[in-house]
Amino acid sequence: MADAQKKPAISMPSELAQAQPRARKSAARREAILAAALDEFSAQGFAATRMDDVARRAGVGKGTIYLHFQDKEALFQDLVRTMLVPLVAGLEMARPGDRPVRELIESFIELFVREVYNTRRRNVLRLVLTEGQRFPTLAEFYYREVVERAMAAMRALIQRAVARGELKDDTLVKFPQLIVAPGIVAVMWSGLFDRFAPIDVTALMHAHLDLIFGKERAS
Amino acid sequence: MADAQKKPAISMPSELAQAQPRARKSAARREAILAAALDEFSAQGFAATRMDDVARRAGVGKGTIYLHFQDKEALFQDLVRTMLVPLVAGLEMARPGDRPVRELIESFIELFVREVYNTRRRNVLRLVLTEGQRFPTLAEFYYREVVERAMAAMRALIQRAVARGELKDDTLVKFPQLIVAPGIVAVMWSGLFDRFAPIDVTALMHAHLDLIFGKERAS
Amino acid sequence: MADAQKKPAISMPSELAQAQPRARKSAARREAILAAALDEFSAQGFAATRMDDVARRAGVGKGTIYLHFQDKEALFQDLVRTMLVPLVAGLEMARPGDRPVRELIESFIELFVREVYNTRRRNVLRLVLTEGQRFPTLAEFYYREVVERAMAAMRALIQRAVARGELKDDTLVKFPQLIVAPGIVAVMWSGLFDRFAPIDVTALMHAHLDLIFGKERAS
Amino acid sequence: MADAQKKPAISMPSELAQAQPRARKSAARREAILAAALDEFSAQGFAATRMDDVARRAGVGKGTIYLHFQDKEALFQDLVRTMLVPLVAGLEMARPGDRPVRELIESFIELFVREVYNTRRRNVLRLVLTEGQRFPTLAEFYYREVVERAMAAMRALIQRAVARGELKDDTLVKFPQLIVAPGIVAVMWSGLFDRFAPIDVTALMHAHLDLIFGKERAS
DNA sequence: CATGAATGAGCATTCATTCAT
DNA sequence: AATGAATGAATGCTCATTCAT
Repeated sequence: MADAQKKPAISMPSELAQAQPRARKSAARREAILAAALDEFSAQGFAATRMDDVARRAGVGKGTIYLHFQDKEALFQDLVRTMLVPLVAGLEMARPGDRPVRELIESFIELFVREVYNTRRRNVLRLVLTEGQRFPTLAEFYYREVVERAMAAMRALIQRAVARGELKDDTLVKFPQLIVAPGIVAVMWSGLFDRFAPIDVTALMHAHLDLIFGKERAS
Repeated sequence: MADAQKKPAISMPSELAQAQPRARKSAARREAILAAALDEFSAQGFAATRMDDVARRAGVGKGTIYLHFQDKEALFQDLVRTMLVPLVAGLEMARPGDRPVRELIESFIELFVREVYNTRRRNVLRLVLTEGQRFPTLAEFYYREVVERAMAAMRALIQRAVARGELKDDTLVKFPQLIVAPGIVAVMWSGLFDRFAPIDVTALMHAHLDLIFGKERAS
Repeated sequence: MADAQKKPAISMPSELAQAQPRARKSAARREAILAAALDEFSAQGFAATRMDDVARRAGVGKGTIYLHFQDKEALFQDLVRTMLVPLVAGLEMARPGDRPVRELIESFIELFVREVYNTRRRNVLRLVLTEGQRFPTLAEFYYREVVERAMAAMRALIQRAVARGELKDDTLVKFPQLIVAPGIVAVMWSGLFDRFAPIDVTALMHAHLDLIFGKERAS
Repeated sequence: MADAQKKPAISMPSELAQAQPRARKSAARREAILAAALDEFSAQGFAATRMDDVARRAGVGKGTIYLHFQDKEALFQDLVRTMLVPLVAGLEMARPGDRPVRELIESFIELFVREVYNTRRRNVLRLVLTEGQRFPTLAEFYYREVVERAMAAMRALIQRAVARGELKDDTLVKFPQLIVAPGIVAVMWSGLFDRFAPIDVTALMHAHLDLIFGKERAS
């Protein structure tokens, strides 16, 4: 493991591998709590999740959670914020270059599938969708930091596609939500119906892309 | 309904103007409880809703709820089932006649907006989406009774459109979810972000229709 | 018991003596809780008292306390207020008539001993003295409703004594606290040192009276 | 003190100006903890005081307190004992000489006001009065070491006054508490009602003296 | 039938105390 | 010696559910 390289070579005063510096251990605990919290919140929802269970799953004492987070709600909101920040950053890095807009959007889809849908972030996203209404500040944060910015980016992209002749009209400029709608639906679906009929997000989103840009010839 | 004709002309058993027969009053109470429950569940979520509040809002005693529903969860599931039955029925009544598929779908959209989005049923739908994961039997019921049937109907419709030459390819046959995706997104959006940016469902869904069938010339 | 006289002669629907009307039973419970709370608070102090213990001692469920009192602090303050109101009223009823002031004060002493010192109210008084500092609103309430009024009454009495020639000077007018000081000390003493050296309040207070008015000849 | 001469001239083991020898530093810490504990206990009471706050106020780590005191209760009791020992000693040093008893008592009053009432010891005294009941061993210690001895001293004094003709009767011999009652009341009052009506202890106690010995002519 | 007072299991949070560093 | 992160027992309070009236 890369992060072990700083470990002093000799000293090992107490138990096995007790060499982790305080700060490292503390940060590791924080991560463990966040991971455990995500699992529990995802499975039970905010209100039905017991701090006891989060602690047990994280392998820490109940009180330890409160060393890292104000209270249950702060844990929830910190969790969402922590795991969504990379998302936001990635969303705007868009270096268009001169590539066709369709390709750019395909990159986005791939990014979304790889970095969100196929990771724990899918659950974070679902939590925002399912619990957001009960946490107005969270909904606002999410709207300002993610939704609004993502929509602006989508809008710019679409206008570029229109200018380049890739899209025939600018309907989508007014409803950039349509671009991500299948992604949202897939996230919700996965939580509700995957055991009855698993969904292939990538295919779903590409099919959607075909609707928007017209069916690709080759494929 | 049959029970209306039985109204006894005279009797006035208890207090002032007790003209409603027992059965009627009981049914009215049941409705009041369901309505109150919907409001509370929608606003607070299942776990955070207090039976006390439901009772108060319904104008009945706390114990009365338990005369009509087994427990809190039964109330929730009965609520969803009760308010979704018309939805399901309406979905399949589709008398295609000889009209273009696009028109049929437009009718559906109109129906959805009028009968779901602009009514309390939107909240029921959102509850299914947000709480369904915690109620496996509910999710299954909803999948069997609504999703599966709606998808089959959609699929048939799309195939008809392909056969009639209205659609160029059958991509949508594999992903009928795409047709309703904007509706789902609108329902979620309305619970989370309407105060920041209200959404025009009808326009959204018609824009989506344009993507699928191509922009309408006249309109 | 006198309070049973209203009991309807016949009906006795369920268990033994279930005839108590709801309101009566509820009031009885409230009293039981107050009594239990006084015992616990007196023995453990406010902070160390567990609501569980109060409930158990009162013979009610834990939740029942919260049907009657906002929270632990409200229980405490209501307790003090409830048991001190009669005290205040009695303090000002003083119908001086034409009796010597010394006699009036002797009546007060007797009243204090009989109605406070020898009852559970002594514990209430001690609670005010020991916990008052942590409850500013309680201290203020007690100051306004008891202390201030009692001091005014004392002052008036002393001035009357001076006017009547019973007292030679008006030193006490400036320090009416001196009149009740032995009572206060006795209350504190009883909580701390009675097991080592029980105190005879009546004798203590009469000795004090002798200091003020001069030793009584007869007695 | 003996430990001052041992100060090592050179060594400077850790950080800047670490000139204090170990023992000195440790003793200083102990004092700081006691001072902090007094402030916190006085303000919050024993049960509501958090060791965390004591540590923070003392400027030491939480664990450090436990190097000096067994536990929270030991800290409390040590605190009271530590700050009351001088009190007890001073009470008995009384070299009567040939002065009038009244003068002696006046000296006591002055001592009490100067060394107790106007110092942090007033708070210690109040703590004994308010928390003593919950700490039987403390109450007993205080009774044996302070109350009993003080009462004996008072008694002797009063008898001397009677013998000298300063007092007409020996009522006070039976109730030496009466002599200190105003002091006790003032201490309690200061914690409860000073913000509404500050009290002048010295004047109060002298007024009380006038009651006992008769008003001083000159003054 | 309808009620709402009563109950107690359940949970978030605190804080004295320990112990690895 | 000194520290403060970690712990988990303890506690105030809530709320679904019951049942006597």
